[in-house]
Amino acid sequence: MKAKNTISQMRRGILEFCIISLLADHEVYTAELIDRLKAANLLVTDGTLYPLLSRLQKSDILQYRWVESESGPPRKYYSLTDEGREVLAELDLSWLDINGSVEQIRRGNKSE
Amino acid sequence: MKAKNTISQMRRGILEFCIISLLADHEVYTAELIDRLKAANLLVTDGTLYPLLSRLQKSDILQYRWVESESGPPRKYYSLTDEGREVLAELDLSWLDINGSVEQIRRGNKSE
DNA sequence: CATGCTACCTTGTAACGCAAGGTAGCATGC
DNA sequence: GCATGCTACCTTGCGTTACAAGGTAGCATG
Repeated sequence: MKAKNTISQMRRGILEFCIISLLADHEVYTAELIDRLKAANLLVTDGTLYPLLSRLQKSDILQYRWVESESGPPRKYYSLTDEGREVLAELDLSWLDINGSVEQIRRGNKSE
Repeated sequence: MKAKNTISQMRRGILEFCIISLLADHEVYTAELIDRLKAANLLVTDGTLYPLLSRLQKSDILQYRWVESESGPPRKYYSLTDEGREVLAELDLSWLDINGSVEQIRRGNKSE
């Protein structure tokens, strides 16, 4: 399976985009986020996620608040900042743009 | 422009896919490839491309042959191997799959 | 109070993109 | 036939990132 590496590059590329999208309407904590991503066929470990979330938080795209759990240690619930919403809007556009690029390249192949 | 970094991650993710797609029907050498990618809105430098092409060639996805130029030094023209074609078929499917993931995540946001 | 589960986080490694710098073939003009 | 410049190839060093593995600590349960 030689394509494996290229495929995981593609998945990795959209990871941040998907996370930001997932946080658009709901506060979510890490384990929940992992489940949601898994449901969308994107496998991630928490060792990947923690640094990523903390990076996004330092960039003022995300914010969090501590919420006590009824069954265990407290959780950090993340949500988008206002700036995060602006970023998401840009990302949505870029995603369309990138889709366009890919389409163009694949169309090019077929017509020539 | 905080989204910049995330956007370039997305672009980077599909770079290999686009290159393999572009080589599907035509032999191409590096400078030409850069132009084609630029036309599809993907900016790349040759310092990025050379290691990448050589990696793909070592994986037997690409092959090349030397072609003398009428106006300068000889060029390496790359094309897909048979195995490369199989990989491309897999990548096409994965691309659809990834699109599905993104769609699902964005749909999820809107309906909830 | 010991065990286990859950949640947080850090460290080390390897891969990759990219800017910068380097080599060499070939054409052109003097 | 030599100097200059263009084109094409390739390498090196740096910073970023994903990921596996390992670590800490709160809280519940028997």
